[in-house]
Amino acid sequence: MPAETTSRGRPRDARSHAAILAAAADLVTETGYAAMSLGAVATRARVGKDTIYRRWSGKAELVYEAVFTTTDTAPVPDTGTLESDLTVLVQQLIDEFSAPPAAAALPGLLADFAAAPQLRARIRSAFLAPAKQRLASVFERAQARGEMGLSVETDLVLDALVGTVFFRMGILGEPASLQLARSVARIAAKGIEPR
Amino acid sequence: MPAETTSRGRPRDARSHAAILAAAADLVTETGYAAMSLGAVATRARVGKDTIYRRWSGKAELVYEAVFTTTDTAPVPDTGTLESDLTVLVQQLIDEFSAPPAAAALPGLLADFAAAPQLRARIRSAFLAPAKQRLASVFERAQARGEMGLSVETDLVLDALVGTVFFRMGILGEPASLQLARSVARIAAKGIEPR
Amino acid sequence: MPAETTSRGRPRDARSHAAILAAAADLVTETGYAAMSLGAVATRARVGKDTIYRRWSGKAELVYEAVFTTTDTAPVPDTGTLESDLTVLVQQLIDEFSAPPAAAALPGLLADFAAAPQLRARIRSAFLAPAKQRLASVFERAQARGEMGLSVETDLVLDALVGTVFFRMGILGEPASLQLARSVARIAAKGIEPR
Amino acid sequence: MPAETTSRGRPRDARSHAAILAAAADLVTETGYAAMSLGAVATRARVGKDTIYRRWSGKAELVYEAVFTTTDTAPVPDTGTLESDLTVLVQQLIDEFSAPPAAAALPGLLADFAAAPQLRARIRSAFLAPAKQRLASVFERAQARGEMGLSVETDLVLDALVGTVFFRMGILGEPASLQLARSVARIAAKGIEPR
DNA sequence: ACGTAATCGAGACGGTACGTCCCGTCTTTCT
DNA sequence: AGAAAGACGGGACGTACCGTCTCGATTACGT
Repeated sequence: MPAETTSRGRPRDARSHAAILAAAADLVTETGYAAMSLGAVATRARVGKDTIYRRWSGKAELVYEAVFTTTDTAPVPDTGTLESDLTVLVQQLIDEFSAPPAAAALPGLLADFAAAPQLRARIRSAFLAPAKQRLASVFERAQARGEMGLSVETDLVLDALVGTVFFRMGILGEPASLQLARSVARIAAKGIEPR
Repeated sequence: MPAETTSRGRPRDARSHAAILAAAADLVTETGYAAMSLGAVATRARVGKDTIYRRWSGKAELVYEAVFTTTDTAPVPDTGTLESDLTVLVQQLIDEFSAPPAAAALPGLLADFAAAPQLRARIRSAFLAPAKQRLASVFERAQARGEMGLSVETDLVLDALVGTVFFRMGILGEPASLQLARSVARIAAKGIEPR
Repeated sequence: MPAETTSRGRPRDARSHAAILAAAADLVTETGYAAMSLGAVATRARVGKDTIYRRWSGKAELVYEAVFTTTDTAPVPDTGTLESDLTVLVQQLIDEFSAPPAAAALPGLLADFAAAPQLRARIRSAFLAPAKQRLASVFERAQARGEMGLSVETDLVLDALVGTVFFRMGILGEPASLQLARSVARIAAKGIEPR
Repeated sequence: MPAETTSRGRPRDARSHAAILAAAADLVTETGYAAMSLGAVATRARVGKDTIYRRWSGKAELVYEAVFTTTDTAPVPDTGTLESDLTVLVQQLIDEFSAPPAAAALPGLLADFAAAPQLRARIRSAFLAPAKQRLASVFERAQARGEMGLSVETDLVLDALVGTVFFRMGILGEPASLQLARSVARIAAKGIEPR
C-alpha cells in the first residue's frame, strides 16, 4: 500500500494559482514573451515570487499553462470528406494560434521548449496530443471510406500541418485566412490519396 | 553631388569582423542561442563590445550573419521528376538545419526575428530567398513537363516544406532522415499534381 | 515509555522549548548570529516556526535566552582585597564571553538589542544585573575596608569593565588572558581609591 | 620597472562614488544600519547596484567609509595634566559617536566587522588608529611630567576608553554627558598613576 | 607632415531581471 | 486544543547582461 502524498501543511491556494495564470496571460499579450518577467507577473497577481517558483520551474512552463489550457475544447471534424475534414482541422489550428496570448507567446515559448531537453519532450505530449487525436479520428474515417491508404504516418502529417501553420503565422506573422486552410488541406488530402 | 562615404578616420578592421563572427558561431553552438551573451562573444573575439554594436544591431542580426553566411551554394535540383527534385530540395533544407551552429541557433533566432517587426520582414528576403529560387526553378521545369498546374502558390509550398522541416528538427528536435525528405516530397508532389 | 502527561494544555511544551533553545545555541555557534535563521532553528528542533514565534518575539530574544541562561551561577568574589576581587569578577566576565555560543552571538545580539528600543532597556536588567550584584557586594566590602570612597557610581564602573571586555573580545576578537583581567582590575581598583 | 596599473578602460566616476557615500550616510541615519539596503542606496544615489558592488564588498565596508571619512580632524589634547587631557580625549570619542550617522551605524556596523575575519582586523587600523595616536601623545607628555609610569599599555587603555564609551552610548543608548567624560578620565588617570 | 576623425580594447555606467533566501503570518491536517 | 508542516505576500540579496558611455591609444585620410 503506497503511503501516498499525505499532503501536510497549508495547501496551495487555488486563487493564487488562478491569479498568476491570468496575470501571465495578460502580460504576455501586452508585452510579448521575451519582455515578460516573472517579477512583473508576481506583482500583477499580488503574489510573492516564491509562490510562482513553487509551482512552475520557469517562464516557459508558466506561460505554457497560462496560454494553452482551454485547448481541448475543439470538436473532431466530421464533414464526410477527407479534404474538408482537414480544412476544419487546419482552421482549428489557425484559431488556436490566432488568440492574442497564443500569438504573442508561441515563438518564444517554443524556442524555450526546444532549448530545454526536458521540456522539448513535452511538446508532442502536451501541445500536439489533442490535435493528433482529432487527426487520427479523421484518418480512421477517411480510411474506412477508402480516401487514403493505411500506411500514412499520422505524426508526419500532423507535423506538416502544425509546422506550416506555425511557421506562417508564428514566425512570418502572416495573417491567416480560410483560403490558407483550404489550400493546405487540399494539398495534404491529395498528397495522401491511395495509389 | 553625392560625395558619399568620404570614409575618414580609421577604417574598420576586417579581422575583428571575422573574429566576432567566428566567436558568435562557436558560442551559439556551445551554449545555445538564449544563453549566449554579446559580452561573451566580445571577450572570446578579443574585441570591445562597441565593436560588435557598431556593426550589428543586436544578437539576432549577429547570429544570423554568423550562422547563415555560407548559405546557398546549394545547386538547383534537376533530376527529371518533380518528386525527386523536391526530395533533393527538402534534403538541402535538412542539411542546412542540421549544421550544429544552425541547429543551436534556429529556434531562438527565429523567435527573436518574429518578435521584432523590422527583422520579421527579413525572414522571407534573407532566410527563404535562396530556397525559393530553387523551388521556383523546380516548379518551372515540372510545369513544362506537365507534372503540375500553373496556379500553384510557390510561397505556400515553400512555407509548408520549410515549416515542416523546421518544426520537426528545430522545435521537436527529431533527427532528420532521408526517409523524411522522401515522405515529405512524395506528399507535396502528389498534392500539387494537376487535376 | 513514560505515561505521558494526560494534561491537555501543552504536553510537549517543555521538550519543544528545550529543543528550540538547544538548536538555537548550536546554530548560532556553527553559523554565527547574522547567518542563523529562525527557519533553520525550527527545522533543527523539529518544530514549527509558530512554536518559536509563540514564545519569543524574534531572533534576539530567542538567542538571548538560549545563550545566557547559565549565567547566574558565578559566585561573588571575596578574596580580601578590592583589586583581587575585581580580578575575579573580570575573569568571570571573560569566561562568560568566551563560551563559544556567547562569543558567536554577542556582537550581533547586542547590535539587535541596541537597535530595538524595547529590547535595549533590557540589557541592564537582563545582561548586566547579575554582574552588577556581584560588583555591588565587592564594593560594599571594599568600602567597609576603606579601600574606596562611598560615592563611586557602580553602574559606571560596571559599564567600563563590561565595555572593555566586550570590546576587546567581542568586537576586536582578541584572545582574553588572565593578564588582561589583572591589568583591568588593577587600573580600576587604583582608579577608584579614595584620595 | 614595475608595469604599474595601466588603468585601461573607462575610469570610475568620482561623482558616483560621492553620491553613493552621501546616500548611504543619509539612509543609515534615517532607517538604521540593519534596515538599510544596498538597493535603496543605489536608487537614492541614482546609480546601478553593480556600481556599488564594484567598489565595496558589502554593506559594512560601504557604511564604514560613508560614516567615518570626515574623521579625525580632532586635535591632540594638551591641557597640562593627564586627567584633563583624557577628559578632552574621551569627549572627542563621545562627539564622534554622537553624530547621527555614526550613532545609527555603530552597533550593527561593528557587529558585522566582528563577524567577518578580514574586516575585524581593520578595526584597530582604521577605527582606532587616530585616537591611538592622540592617546600616545597624551601619554608621552604625561610620562615626561612624571604623571604616569612608562610601562602602561596604550592599547589596553584605549580599548577601555573606547569600549566604555561605545558600550554606554552605542549599546545601552545612554546619553553622553561631560560628566561621563570627567568620571571616566578621572578613574583612568588615577588608575595609571605611578606607584 | 600633420591634424582631424573614426576605430580599437577595455571596462565603468544606469538599469532590469534573475532565482534564492528569510521574514513573520496564515491555513491546513493530524494527534 | 496544539503542534508540525508548509504556503503565503513581501522584500533584499548578489550576479549577469543589456546597450551606452568614456578612456587612452591607434591608424588612416585630406589637406
